[in-house]
Parts: sequence; structure tokens; C-alpha cells
Amino acid sequence: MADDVLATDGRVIGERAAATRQRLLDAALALLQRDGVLDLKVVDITREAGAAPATFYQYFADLDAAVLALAEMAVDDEAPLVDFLQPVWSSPADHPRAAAFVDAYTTYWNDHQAVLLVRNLKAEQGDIEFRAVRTRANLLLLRRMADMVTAGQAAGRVSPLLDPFATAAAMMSMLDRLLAYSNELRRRGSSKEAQRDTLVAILFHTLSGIAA
Amino acid sequence: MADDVLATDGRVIGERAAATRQRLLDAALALLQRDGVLDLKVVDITREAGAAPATFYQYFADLDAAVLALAEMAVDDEAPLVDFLQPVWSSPADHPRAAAFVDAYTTYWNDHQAVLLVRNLKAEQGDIEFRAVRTRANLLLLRRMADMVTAGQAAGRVSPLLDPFATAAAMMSMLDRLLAYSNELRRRGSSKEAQRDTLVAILFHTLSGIAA
DNA sequence: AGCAGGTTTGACGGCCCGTCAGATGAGCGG
DNA sequence: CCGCTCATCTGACGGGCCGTCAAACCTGCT
Repeated sequence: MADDVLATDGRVIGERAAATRQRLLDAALALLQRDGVLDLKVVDITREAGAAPATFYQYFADLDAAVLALAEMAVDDEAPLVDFLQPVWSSPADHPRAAAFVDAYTTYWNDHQAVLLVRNLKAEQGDIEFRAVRTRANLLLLRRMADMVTAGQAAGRVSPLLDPFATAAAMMSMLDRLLAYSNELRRRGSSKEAQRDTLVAILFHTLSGIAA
Repeated sequence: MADDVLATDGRVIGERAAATRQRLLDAALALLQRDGVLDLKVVDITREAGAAPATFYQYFADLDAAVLALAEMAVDDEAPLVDFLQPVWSSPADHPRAAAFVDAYTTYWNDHQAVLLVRNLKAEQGDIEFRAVRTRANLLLLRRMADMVTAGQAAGRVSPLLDPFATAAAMMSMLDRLLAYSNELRRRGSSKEAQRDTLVAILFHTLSGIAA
């Protein structure tokens, strides 16, 4: 399967076109980070990229398609995080692994925040394609966390009341949102370190069943 | 303090005007729920409300101001939820209280989802006013949860590693986001009941320190 | 040089924005 | 019932962005 990039009209694009497309994506990302989705305009993107407005539509059906492409780019960066969830946390000595995971996830989130916020909004509003990218991005991590819960339950450490997949999703949700919330929390008196340690403690206990 | 509603030009508005303003808000809410923020247009709002486009600007400086007004309306509905967090959960017999809280919060979320999604997006993108409404909406619950953690720590049930406020925020985050995620989870094999029970279990254990 | 693609563009009709100046409605003194 | 006044609403407009053409432009090849 050739996953060549296609233009809007379906033709496979060449080197020059690929470069233009990439310039457009770079410009879109920059504007997204600076102004947010609600102010993202294709005119601005093309201006920023030094192209004519019409060029944009050669490569993207509309603004959504471009943002979706940005979301695709973030998928790959999430996969390596799964390494921090291996092997199953089964003793207090594994606590640092949870900390390392939280730190790595925090970095990932900070790098991609602007895109992830839109991706999640669109997904939650019911857009099927954005749901799909989100799922594709998270699935490795979710499955791995669910496996940890299942293993913990088999070993009698984790409460059997927990649904493994729902638990995994709850942990991911907590991570995502708390990071988005982070600055406000600081203003209310929880230092970044306290936030981090709290996340680590909840995550470690929930997935391993081991008291902190 | 008279918190009379003002028109854009600063004058206090009368009865007829108040009704028009409300019709505009109702229309905006309906469209927001149907199409999402990204497709929300003032022309559509006024058309839906049976008014001229210019009328909209009598009462709202722009689209944001109207959405902010909708977010304000959601604040009041969140306050009553604090009753479910009283008194402090201190024995396994309090488990049903956690369940009742999750159910009530779920209802609240479902009723206001469209508005809450935008409010959170804007807040996370750094908009100060939207941050303020969000904080105002959540603060009662957050404080109460933080108090529960503090009480649990004093009683030796809850790990001292947890920062009370950060823990509260983590729980709220988990609730918000998991609800947004809910339908997708169902498709992956976690029933609504399993999701609910999982949320309840994590929430109850984290805030009370009591194993499920 | 000349040709054949792939690639970019200028220009256009259409829609939405946000703002006027003026029209419409409602209450009130006569 | 009139006519006045002030609050409220509106039609119409310049400006900007959207999305789509047909035409102009590049680039590699013969």
C-alpha cells in the first residue's frame, strides 16, 4: 500500500508539491499555536506560507482536512510512550516508572497541545475522522494500561470492580485535562511538582493496586 | 449591586429587550448543540431567533460574548452537586454517595455538554474570561473534594503524597473527559454501567482512601 | 527550442461580519 | 385619540474570507 500523499483531485503529488503542502501545514501549525482554531483562516495560512489562497485547496478539501493532517502527525509521537508502561508495575519499586511516564506524557502534551485541543474538541463533537485519529493515537497506551489492570486483578492487587478499559480511559482523561488545567492550578497554590506527584500517585495506585 | 443586564452601549435594558436577548441566547444554544462552535454564525442565530443581524450586536459585543453568557448560565446548575460530597466519605457505607454524585454529575454534563466543551476549549487556549467562569463553576466542588482529601489524610486513610487541590482537579478532569469519551468507550466494549462503576470506584477510593 | 505534464495563480460570485443612520414600537401627557 | 419621546429594531453597506474556475506558470524531457 502506497500511502503517497494525494492532492484534492486524487493525483499523486511530486516533490515540489509535497514541499508546498508541508509549508502550508507548518504555517497552519504556527497559526494554530498562536491564535487557536477559532481564528484559523485559510487566507492567513497561505499568506504565512507565501502562496496563493487557491493553492491551499489543491492539498486540502477544507480547513478541517488540514487540521486533521496535523493531528495525524501527532499520532506517531505518542506511540513511544508505551515503553514506559512496560513491564507491568507490580512492586513499590516500579513507582519511578510511573513518574517517568507522567513526565514523558507531559512533554508530549506540551509539544502538541494546540493540535490536541482541536482534535479532542472535534472528536467530542462527533466528528468521525477526528475520533479515529484520536483512537489511533491513544489505543496503544489504552490497551497497555488495560492490560496492567487485568494483570493486577489476576494477582489480586487491583479491585475487580474496575473495568480495565474504562480505567485506562479514565487515567488518560485525567492526564490530558489536568495538564491543560495546570497553569490555573498553580495560581491556586498547587506547585507543578505537587501536581506531578499527585498524578503519579493516583496513576500508580490505580494501575498497580499498590498503596503509595 | 444591581446586576442588570446591559446592552452593548452600556444602557440598562427594558423588558422587551431582555426578551429579545434571551431569544438570541436560546437560539445560540440550540445551534451550538446542533452544529458545534466552529459552525456558529451570528446570521444563523438571528435568523433562528427571528431578528435582524444588527440586533445581535445590541446585546453582545461578538460571538464570544454570547457564548460566555451561555457558560454563565451553566454555572448555577453545578453548585447543587456539592451536596453529594457531604459529609466526608469515611466508611464503605458511603460508597453509594459516590455513585449518586457521579450520576448527578453525568446528568449535569449531558445537559450542558455543548457549552462546556467550548468553555473548556477557550479556557485552555488562555482566554481569561472563560477561565474565570470555569473556575467559578468548579470551585465549590474542587474545594469540597480537596477538603475530603485533607480530612482523609488527617485520619490516616489517604496517602500524604496527594496534593489535595491537585487531586480534586484530577478527579474533575477524569469525570469531564470520560463523559465526553463515553460513546467511543461503549463501542470498544465497556458498557455505560461498567464506565460508571469504574468512575465511582476510582473517585471513592481516591477521595476517601477506602479500598472498594 | 518545444512539448507535456504537474503546479501555481488571479479573479470572481457568494456569504458572513460589524456598523451605521433611520424606521418602528410602546408608553404617556394632553 | 393624538402626537411626542425614548427604547428598540432594522435595512443596507463596505470589508473580508470562502471555495472554484480557467489560465498562466514551471520543470524535465526529447
